[in-house]
Amino acid sequence: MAGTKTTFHEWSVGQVADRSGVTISALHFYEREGLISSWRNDGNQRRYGRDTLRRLAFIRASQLVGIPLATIKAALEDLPNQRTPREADWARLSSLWKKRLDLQIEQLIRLRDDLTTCIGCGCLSFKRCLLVNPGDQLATEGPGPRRLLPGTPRPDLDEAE
Amino acid sequence: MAGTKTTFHEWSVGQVADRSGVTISALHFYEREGLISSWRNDGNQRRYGRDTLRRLAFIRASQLVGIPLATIKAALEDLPNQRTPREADWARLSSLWKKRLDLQIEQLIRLRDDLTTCIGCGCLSFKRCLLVNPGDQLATEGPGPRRLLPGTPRPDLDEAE
DNA sequence: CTCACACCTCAACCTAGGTTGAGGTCAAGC
DNA sequence: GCTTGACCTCAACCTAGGTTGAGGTGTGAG
Repeated sequence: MAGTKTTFHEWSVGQVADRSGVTISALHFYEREGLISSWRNDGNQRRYGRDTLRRLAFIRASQLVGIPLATIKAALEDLPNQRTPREADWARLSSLWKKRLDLQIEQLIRLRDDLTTCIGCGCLSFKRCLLVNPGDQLATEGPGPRRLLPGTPRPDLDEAE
Repeated sequence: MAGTKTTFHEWSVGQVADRSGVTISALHFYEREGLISSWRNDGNQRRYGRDTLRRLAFIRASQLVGIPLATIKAALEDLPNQRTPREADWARLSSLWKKRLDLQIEQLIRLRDDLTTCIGCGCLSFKRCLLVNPGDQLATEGPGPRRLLPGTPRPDLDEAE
């Protein structure tokens, strides 16, 4: 097979895909978007270095936390450019996400409590309902896509239909 | 002004928009998607009934919980069709969402704890990291769009796991 | 030599949840 | 009778995060 020759810590796109669980098309996409990088071999095929797997792990973990790729990219750009990132570098990045998670959890809990109250009264009224007017914030946000939560709410965590 | 005449609990699209904070374009969109309904006056303008505000409140609240519109629509279709929905009907619907919220919160908390562990070890490795392989689940999901979470992982406020 | 497979590029497409704009109607007020 | 403002329809566009497919290259095995 082409390109299956394994040099010392240098991986083809297929190998990275297998090891990371990230599809090849997503790897191409991430590269286009500047989240990962590669060099080419003589046959113009991508070759990835050791830290690519780390980056991908970080990207996946960040997505789980709900961070958009653009933000993840910005965070990755803070990594040391010349030397290979150390554990401490990754740990520093991850701790950022923890703060976000704490915030998200806090918001969801507040939402749940509000929901409980609202179920109690059965109101769901725009004037009174805590759920619909969470955190004092009314529907006066100007034009543009309406974000229901400060943190980009998108459908999900969803299974049954 | 045209259409500003207020009949007994019958609202124009602009009035509903003002009262609900939902844009007119979104109201049109929801109607196209079958989440709300209206009738027309002599001038072909939409008129909305009393329960529309409730429906909108429910839609908004559901979106906060992270439910996709299609699911919200399905839930709304369970409402009594002939009589006007009562508080109890709304409360029943809302309680469904509470279960989802509980689940989401639980997952986020697990994620946060995993993250804490991972920051501790600084690993972020595909083989070891709890974050990247949440809940024993490895990257062996076959073809198709790769979902990082079993439940449609999309950026933001959700995505638990 | 030929096959099969891994890889390449580029463009088009997808879902969600809407927004934006063009072009037209209707009714009230001056 | 003209203007103004609210409303109508329909089609095109938007962001995110990719996927899919067409058409072509590279290469190792048999």
